Amino acid sequence: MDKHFDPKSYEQKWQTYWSENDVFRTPNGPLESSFCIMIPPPNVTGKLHIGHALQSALQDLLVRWHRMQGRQALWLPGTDHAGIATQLMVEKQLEAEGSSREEIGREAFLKRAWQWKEQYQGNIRKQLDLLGSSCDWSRERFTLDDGFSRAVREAFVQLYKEGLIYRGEYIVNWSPRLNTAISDLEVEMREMRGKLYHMAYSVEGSDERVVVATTRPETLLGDTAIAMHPEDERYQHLRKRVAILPILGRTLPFIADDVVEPGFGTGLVKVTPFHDPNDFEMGQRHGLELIQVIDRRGKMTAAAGPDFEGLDRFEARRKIVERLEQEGRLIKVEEHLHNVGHSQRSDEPVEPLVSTQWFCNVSSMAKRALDAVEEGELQLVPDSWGKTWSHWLSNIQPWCVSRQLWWGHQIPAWYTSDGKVFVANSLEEAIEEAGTDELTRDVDVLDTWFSSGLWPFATLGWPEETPDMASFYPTNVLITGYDILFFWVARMAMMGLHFTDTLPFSAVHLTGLVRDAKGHKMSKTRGNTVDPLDLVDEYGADALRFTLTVLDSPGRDIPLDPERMAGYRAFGNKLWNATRFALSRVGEAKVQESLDFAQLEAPERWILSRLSATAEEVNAKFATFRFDEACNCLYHFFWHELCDWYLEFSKPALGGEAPRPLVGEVVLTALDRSLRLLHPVMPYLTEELWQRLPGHEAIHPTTIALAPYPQAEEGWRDPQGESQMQALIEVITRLRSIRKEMGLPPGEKVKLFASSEIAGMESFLKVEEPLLSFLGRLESFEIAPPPEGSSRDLVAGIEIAVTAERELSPAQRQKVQKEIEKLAEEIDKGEQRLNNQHFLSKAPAAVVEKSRQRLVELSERRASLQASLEG
RNA sequence: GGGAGGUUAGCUCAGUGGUAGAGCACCUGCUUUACACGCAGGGGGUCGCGGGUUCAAGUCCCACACCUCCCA
Repeated sequence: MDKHFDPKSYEQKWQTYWSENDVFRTPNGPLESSFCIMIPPPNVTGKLHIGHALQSALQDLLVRWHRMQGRQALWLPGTDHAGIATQLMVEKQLEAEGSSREEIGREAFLKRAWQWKEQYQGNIRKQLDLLGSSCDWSRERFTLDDGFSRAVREAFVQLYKEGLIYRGEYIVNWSPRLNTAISDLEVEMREMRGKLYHMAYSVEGSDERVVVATTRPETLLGDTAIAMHPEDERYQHLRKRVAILPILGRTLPFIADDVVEPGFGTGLVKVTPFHDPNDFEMGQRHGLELIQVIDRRGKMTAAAGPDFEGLDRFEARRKIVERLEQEGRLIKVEEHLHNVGHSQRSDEPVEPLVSTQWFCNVSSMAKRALDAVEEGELQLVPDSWGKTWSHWLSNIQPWCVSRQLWWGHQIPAWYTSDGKVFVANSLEEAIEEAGTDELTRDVDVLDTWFSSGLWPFATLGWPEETPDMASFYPTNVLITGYDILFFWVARMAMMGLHFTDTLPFSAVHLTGLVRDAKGHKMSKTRGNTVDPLDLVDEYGADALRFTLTVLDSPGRDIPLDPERMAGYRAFGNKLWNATRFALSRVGEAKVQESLDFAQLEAPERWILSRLSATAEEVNAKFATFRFDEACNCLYHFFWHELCDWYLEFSKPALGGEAPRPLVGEVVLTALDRSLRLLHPVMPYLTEELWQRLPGHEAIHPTTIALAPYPQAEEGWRDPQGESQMQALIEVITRLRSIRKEMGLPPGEKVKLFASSEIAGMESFLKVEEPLLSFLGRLESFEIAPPPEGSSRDLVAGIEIAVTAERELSPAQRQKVQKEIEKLAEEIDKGEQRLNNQHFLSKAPAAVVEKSRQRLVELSERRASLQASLEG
């Protein structure tokens, strides 16, 4: 083995090996013990970002963990057609060619889009493979593939027949640049510095003028009323009157409505039902006329009058303000901070307008999804999301599901020439129902999230009752970012409950957002994005995975610091070298499936006991989604227990100076199990090293990925042995510390004396003398009281004393003195506590006893140190 | 305006009632029979502020301050 490890030397090899051996391929059911995770499908033509890397690491961890426990574990991969994003990319390509989608037509456009998709589809798979993902690629799905499209049509038709999907004319969020309606969720509120314009309208048949305030003067041309609060005393006299719309001269009734805030502006508001959601509702309540003055591209319509027709909406605003000013109707303009809805995709203010769209009434589904979380059937991790979940679902509005795009699932609705609509699974069915073949299909497509909502079951064959549905549905866990909790998670929960009468998963682990080292959000404009594949290149996939996993603590975002990753790459190096050490030193020994614990000596019993405790803890942490704690536990065990101590303990035995039974076997077995424990987090490195361990084939003939996941071993528990070994470790540590305090060069040997009142401790130390000598660099070791003039200390109930050829310097004496003072403070605190009657009577006996013991230990230690100074 | 989260060592963060922790950074020493991506030893915290509950509070409760995000 090479002295330095290099992830590049083996990562690719194992991905190929796993793939060639079908390690991640699950059989076609029915299966007895299955586990299933669905990938949140990335954009088919996109590339994975660091957030995907995080989510993939966690999904893979869980799938590998379950797979190693003998379950048929399926991680189903796939991609999403990402309607708007993909269509924009293809349109951009056309634009570069001097063409456009309108020019080439729908059919040719879709052909281009499919070509585009084919060109990029492989990228996502390549990237997931590089990250070490154990997906079953034989089951890969795409949201526009034939089976999925069928499921989408089926779902749409079913909802339509149930009356939950309907077509209607309502106000929607319109994105002028994208030229499509978008859903409420796709609108992002942004605080903008705007202006509040106060404008005077004349009241018909009098000299009175009323002042209304608006942030959007250009919509004035579409006003059809002026509203006041019903109890606003200032304006009661206007209720039967009408106002004159400036510029166009139309008459506007005064109406009274509760939603008007008397305290805002003058308490009167202009009402533009076609272009404002609140006004639209007011319009419905009061039967107001709808006048469209801004078209779908953001330009003023003919209804805006000849002076403005054709102008861009922002240009029109400027001109109208100018005109009002000329006419003396602009009373004042205030600076105004307000929230403006922006289209998330196209980064422009949305233009609310009335149009005919398809809507999905989700209120009953939402209720079920809400109850599922409140009743604990669906677990959100961390559970603090529960409140947000409930709040959103209980205030949910009908979902606008149609999009004026071409790339996507075309709505399965056909119209006759006289406008009757037939919703059906196919043209044939529609013809049958309509009784005529003179039908035209709805040109719109469905919101991409509509199809994503079906992902957990459409991927398994729904609406067919396939073996995969039986084996893997409902799936077990969903792992995704909290940013798509509503876009996707809630919709899957709703649709799963509606169509399959079952929650599509029982737990959702919501990860934080990956940020840069300083905690800033990564964004292209900020220029601080990182490509996960660059990180794989620099640190290796395993280090990237470990870093992301250990940083994933519940409810927190993840500041990704390259230095941290370098630290975990060093951990990889540690694994590598520990294995290299073992292989060069264990002779003929082999990995053991089990070991006769009774035959082993203290150090071997200790490491196996610690290993068993580690396995127990890691399993428990995985089960509760505390991946961070599991990683820390593994890191600590491997580095600070196995390497720092046990491998050192093994040296004198392996070298033959102080042989112990089965040391080589224990070294290999501890390594084997550690690698297996780490495999779900660091798949490549653990496979690479495990395959080199002699005897690993007996654990599994092919791969560590299918070897059993280590569990706690009942027979390896040894609390007394653990505490004795712990004491030995503490003695060695203190000894080193004393050596340093005495300023001894590392090579200089010392004499150690030890005594203890703890039962069996002295004989234990005597037995372990070779280890003490080896690690403490002793000239001699005696069980004896401290000799005159020695440096003394008390540790773990053992009085130790060191004699050497030199004396404590004044600086070193000062250090000991400082320690004594610290002890005195602690002793003082302890005494006060034990003199407190309330403490003695109310605290649990165990706590009191512990305090007492501690006080004794502190006092004894102080005496020892004192004696060092005096001696 | 409503909601969620945060404030602990220089940095990034763990820690849901009983002796303040990790990683990195820092200081000192080290070619110790795997590893300088290393070994050994060390320094460093009035746990945001103020109250309260309790024998005991970083941890529970109340109020406040500041930061982040979501919703209206």
